Amino acid sequence: MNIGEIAKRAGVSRSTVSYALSGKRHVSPETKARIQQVIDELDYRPNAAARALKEGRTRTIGLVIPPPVRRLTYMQLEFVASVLEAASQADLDVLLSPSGDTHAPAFSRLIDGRRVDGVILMEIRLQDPRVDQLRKAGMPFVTIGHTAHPEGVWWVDVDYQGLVGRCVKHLADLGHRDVALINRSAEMLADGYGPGLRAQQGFAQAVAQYGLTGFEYPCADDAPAGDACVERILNEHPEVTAAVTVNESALPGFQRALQRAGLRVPADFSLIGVAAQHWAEEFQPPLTSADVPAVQMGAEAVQLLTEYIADRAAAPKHLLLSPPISLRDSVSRARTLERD
Amino acid sequence: MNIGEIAKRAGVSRSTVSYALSGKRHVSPETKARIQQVIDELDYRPNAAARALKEGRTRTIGLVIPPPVRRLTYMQLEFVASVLEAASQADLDVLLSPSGDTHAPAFSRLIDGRRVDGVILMEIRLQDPRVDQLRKAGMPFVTIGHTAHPEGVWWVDVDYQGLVGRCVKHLADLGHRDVALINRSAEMLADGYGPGLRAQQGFAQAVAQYGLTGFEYPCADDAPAGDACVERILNEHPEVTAAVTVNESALPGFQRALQRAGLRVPADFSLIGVAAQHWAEEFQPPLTSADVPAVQMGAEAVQLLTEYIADRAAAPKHLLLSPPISLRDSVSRARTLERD
DNA sequence: TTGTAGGCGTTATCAC
DNA sequence: GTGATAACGCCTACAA
Repeated sequence: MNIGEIAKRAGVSRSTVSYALSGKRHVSPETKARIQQVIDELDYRPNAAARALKEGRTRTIGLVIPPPVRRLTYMQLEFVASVLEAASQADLDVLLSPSGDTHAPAFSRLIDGRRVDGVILMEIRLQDPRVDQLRKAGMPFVTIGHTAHPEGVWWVDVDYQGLVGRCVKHLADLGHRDVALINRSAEMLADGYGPGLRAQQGFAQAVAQYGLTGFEYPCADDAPAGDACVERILNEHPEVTAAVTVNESALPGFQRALQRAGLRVPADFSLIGVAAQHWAEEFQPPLTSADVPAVQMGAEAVQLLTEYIADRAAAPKHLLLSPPISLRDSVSRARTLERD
Repeated sequence: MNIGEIAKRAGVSRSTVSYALSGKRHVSPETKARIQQVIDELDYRPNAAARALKEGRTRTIGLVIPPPVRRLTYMQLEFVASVLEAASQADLDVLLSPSGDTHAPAFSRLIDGRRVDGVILMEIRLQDPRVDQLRKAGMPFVTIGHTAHPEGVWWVDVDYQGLVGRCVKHLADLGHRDVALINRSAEMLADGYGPGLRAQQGFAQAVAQYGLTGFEYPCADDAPAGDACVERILNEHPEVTAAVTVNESALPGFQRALQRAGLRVPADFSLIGVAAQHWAEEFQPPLTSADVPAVQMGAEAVQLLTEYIADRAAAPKHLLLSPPISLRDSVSRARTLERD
């Protein structure tokens, strides 16, 4: 089924059908109605490939996700969902592309084959070769997270550094002196994963500023790792009375380790962090946390990308989100057992 | 950058470049090398839209997922990941399309606009209008799950009916007389969600066959619902000593409710089910369950779809998977308190 | 072994 | 208000 067939059946030329559809030229109501009728009858829709070839754009965006074998975190999943939603609203399709070495061909297909009009890049590293590749190819893109030198690129990120700092301050205000940071995995940090490194910085700065003693622990993104990590903290530094976490996937593990150690939250141990609202509320007791606005981020990323595609000469924009810390029930004054 | 430019710079005709790339005609090694050099230099890759237009296929498949607002279960996520992986292996791109009423335009774009060569449809209903739409459009598709009348369609599914039956048998063998089925949500059942309805049937049949008393409870896909559901079961039917579940997302809730009621698993209450391996192993104690082979299903679905696309006249194939029940630690003999 | 040319289905320019 | 036609970039049948 193509536009020629519609034209024939409606007794008009192909261009008239095209214009009736696009509205870029006036078409008499009668003709338009006749055409529409044929179209409805045959479920006609312009062939996407032909249109893309002619217009030089695909009406599709690429979403590059972390290698899905290492499972997506809840936050990332929410983000993907919101990108899908926002794209759908804007009549854009989404080509999902896994990242990682084994998928490099897929990435190149996407970019060099011009399968998409623009790309949203998740889980960016401080130094990221994909950013260079996209730049070189002249493909519009928005990164989630930002590189070490994000000048000239469009991005959306969460201010992990500032948020972790505020978490530490909150603990300091409540009398905690020895606190831990439960970060993402050592591998990710070594690999230059921005949020982890910025959490690290924010923690170190705040600990120094408020005169606390801080211990940083990396932790893989799953419950067993969280369990082991908390156990280690309790063993190695029993003086620690509170922890800041940016590792939502490990939360269920924290719960188990604390319970096993006979520590109640928040009476014996305070926990605060940055997490998806879902996980924060799922924790028992509900976790005091800065809720990562993943849904908003997805929508913003699509919005920015759309602007960028529409005007490639536009000045780069970015968004550093700093959601408020929701006070729930996982933080209290420091236990005073060891003090005085 | 297009094929003509490459041809010019390599001093050959466009067709020679095309043939050098496709290998469908012999090209002298020297010419080939010269062409390859220019291609590497310019990062040339054939324009996907032009190629799709000419060849009549897009080298892209569509993956239609449940509305992502109602979040994906772990199993579904695993499935999406494995489809992505398998497609990537086969040099296919994946267009992710959300399902649901508000996204109907996106679905039609996909199908009628011929943006994809074939579609994988997740979370099929017993009566599913999308199946009819795909059929009508002559678009190859594979469903995950099968409709009430799946004759002539390609599908992959898990034998929920049989598996739930085997779970009940296992409980019966261990002396349980009063058992519950914790199913998916009432809404999904009312909506004709196959796995839920087939679990229902399998449960009813097996309960009758082994002379047990069975109680079926619907339960939404999240922890709080699981908590509430188990509490209800314990209240309404204290005689129940074991439950079969097909609702993995609610498992953490079961844990909480049982713990609160002072019931130990499996000493006081046995639990068995069908779930993603991840959730089964995450449960405490590890859940005896048929582990849904989501990864295998994704790969098989892509494989089937590829065959179907390659030969549209091929006889429909399907796959009804029945993974073994892994004995873990959540089932024991019925407690005998109330008996004798 | 290589070159020429037509057409895939659209959109948009030009002509009426 | 509408029709004819060129072009988007590629693949491939045909010609040399």
